[in-house]
Amino acid sequence: MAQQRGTGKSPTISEVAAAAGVSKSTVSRAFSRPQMITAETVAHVMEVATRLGYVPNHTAQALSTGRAGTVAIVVPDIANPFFPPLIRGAQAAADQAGFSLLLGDADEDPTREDVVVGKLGRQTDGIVLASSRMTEEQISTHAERRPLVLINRDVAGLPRVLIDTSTGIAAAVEHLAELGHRHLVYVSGPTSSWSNAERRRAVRAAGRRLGLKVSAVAARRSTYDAGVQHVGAILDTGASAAIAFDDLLAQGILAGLSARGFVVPEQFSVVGCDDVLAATMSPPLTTVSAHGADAGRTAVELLLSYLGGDHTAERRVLDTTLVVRATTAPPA
Amino acid sequence: MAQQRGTGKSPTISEVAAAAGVSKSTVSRAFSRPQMITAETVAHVMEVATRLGYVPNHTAQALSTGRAGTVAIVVPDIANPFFPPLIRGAQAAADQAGFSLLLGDADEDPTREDVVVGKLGRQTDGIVLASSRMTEEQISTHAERRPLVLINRDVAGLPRVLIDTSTGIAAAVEHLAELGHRHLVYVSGPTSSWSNAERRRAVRAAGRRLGLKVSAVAARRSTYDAGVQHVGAILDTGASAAIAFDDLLAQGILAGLSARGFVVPEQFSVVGCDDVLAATMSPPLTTVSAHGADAGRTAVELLLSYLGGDHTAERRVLDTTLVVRATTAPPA
DNA sequence: CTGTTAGCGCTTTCAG
DNA sequence: CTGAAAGCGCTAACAG
Repeated sequence: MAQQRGTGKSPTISEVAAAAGVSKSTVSRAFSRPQMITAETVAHVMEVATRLGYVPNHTAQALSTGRAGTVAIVVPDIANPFFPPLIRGAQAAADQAGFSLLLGDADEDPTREDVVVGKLGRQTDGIVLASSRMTEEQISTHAERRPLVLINRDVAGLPRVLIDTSTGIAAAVEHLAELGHRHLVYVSGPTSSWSNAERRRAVRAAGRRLGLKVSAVAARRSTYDAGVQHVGAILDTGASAAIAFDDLLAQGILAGLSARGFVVPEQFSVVGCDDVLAATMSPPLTTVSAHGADAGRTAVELLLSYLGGDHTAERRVLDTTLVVRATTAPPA
Repeated sequence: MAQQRGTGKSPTISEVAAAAGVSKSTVSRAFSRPQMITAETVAHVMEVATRLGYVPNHTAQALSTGRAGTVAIVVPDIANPFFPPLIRGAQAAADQAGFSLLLGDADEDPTREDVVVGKLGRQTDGIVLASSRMTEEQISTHAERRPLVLINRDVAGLPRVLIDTSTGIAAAVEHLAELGHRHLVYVSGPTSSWSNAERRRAVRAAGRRLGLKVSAVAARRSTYDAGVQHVGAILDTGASAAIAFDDLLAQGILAGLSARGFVVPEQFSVVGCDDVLAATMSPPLTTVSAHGADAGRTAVELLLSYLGGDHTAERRVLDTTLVVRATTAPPA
């Protein structure tokens, strides 16, 4: 009969204590507060512990201390290329602090998100909520139960990190104006998205300031297909350049444009946002870089400092920059 | 002073018991084994519990039962577009079974992976290891401690799900042969990758069977840049079509080709693999679809059934299919 | 500096 | 069908 796999029973703190001839507390302290006991006692305990293959039981520690040693991050959709870098940053920060990262996917559904956050909140020390689709009420309710930090959602009183795309967007509008464009169109994403509102506002503001005409087309979804489908409407506005809600949408627009025989950037300019797949397109997309990994990392750091007692509810704003590549040129 | 946020202290089972006039055991059973007690008792306990806002403490349950209610998935790099769909599938399957998903990123480093798996193994009921870069010894060692299921790694005796790209690759070679190509080049990815070996083998086998010449170029990394950098070598082979280790590489190759003035597919055909970003490229990439989400889901299901007592060490092979899009055509 | 003694909140025999 | 009691493995006062 095959050997039983995956059944590793590890020794407990009591067994180590017995084998080392000390009390459980001493073993416990040897691991968590070494400087609290004699160096040689520590050494001895450790020696015995490693010999026995002892490893502290995370769950027991958690129950006893009330600290789970785990934080969660919930995103609307892991498959959306905006999030992986962000998750990666969060994961790295958590890991570095000795925390584990629980992942939740809200499936772009506020109701599901509400459930997921509730569930994950109960088994972690805190939550990072990225691009939440929930209402402020829902978010606040959760924040009352568990430490919560937001990414790309500006709720007063809660710690949050905001990726300020408006700086980058403004730069994009200036860039286009310098090239000679007089009429732009903003292709918007999800209506309920905070980022979308910010970007739209930024395009409008910069356009007004520079005396450009700016139209709008509501793609409503951030997908490749949505981009393709809305090129008709985009072209109908009469604009010579488009700024899309994000790269995914921009990519679709590029494809739709090329399908209609338009060559970019000679006949039409396109600017994306987020810089998640911009570098790997042809022609390479001019876009606003969002530094997603930084946002993820910062959010976790904010959360951990909150757990450490700093309840400042800091509002951290991350700047963005315009990356000019090959989809922008003077109008035809 | 601002109200204290994130400090939700929830009632314990004892408080509910007291309030309901029953014992802790009864409350416990009302939640975990309702059919074990009277329907009205259950109803009453539940009524009181909800009124008090009681929710079972996950950690305490875990300590008491020895079940964490959590599984982990560790991937080489979350930002690699192959993994998000896979993680998503895993997450969905775990969630559906009432489990939470802990995420580990190995950062493409076997040593780090070893550490991460060790750490995560201790706080979960089992682990899904995707495209592991560790040695079989390392993997086996971990499998002895914790239930483990592999994705894209074929270690006898361990439950595993393999994405059989060879079927799709063979179809790609046939497709190219039918178009009239007589000389192909396989552009390989990470040397230590099981998938890479499989794909190379499949190209070779199908090529031999169809009487085609097949060369090889070792890009070694699966990145856009690696693709761009190796077009020189690819062209030098004299082949008229390339099959790349994955889509990312193919995308780079496409860009490099176009930079040298080659137009695809008229002057050169390219086939990718994985179908992770193939649909959003222009021209849309002909590629082998890997169904990553299925793999993630299946792996978690295998893991859960293992936890349920089925120690069959099943080897599940998932088929792939060729998706013909716009980067393949008859040779010039 | 180290040992003793209570728990953390829940599950689970074992009685009744 | 329900209650009492003994832990799960670890931490944290409190003594000594």
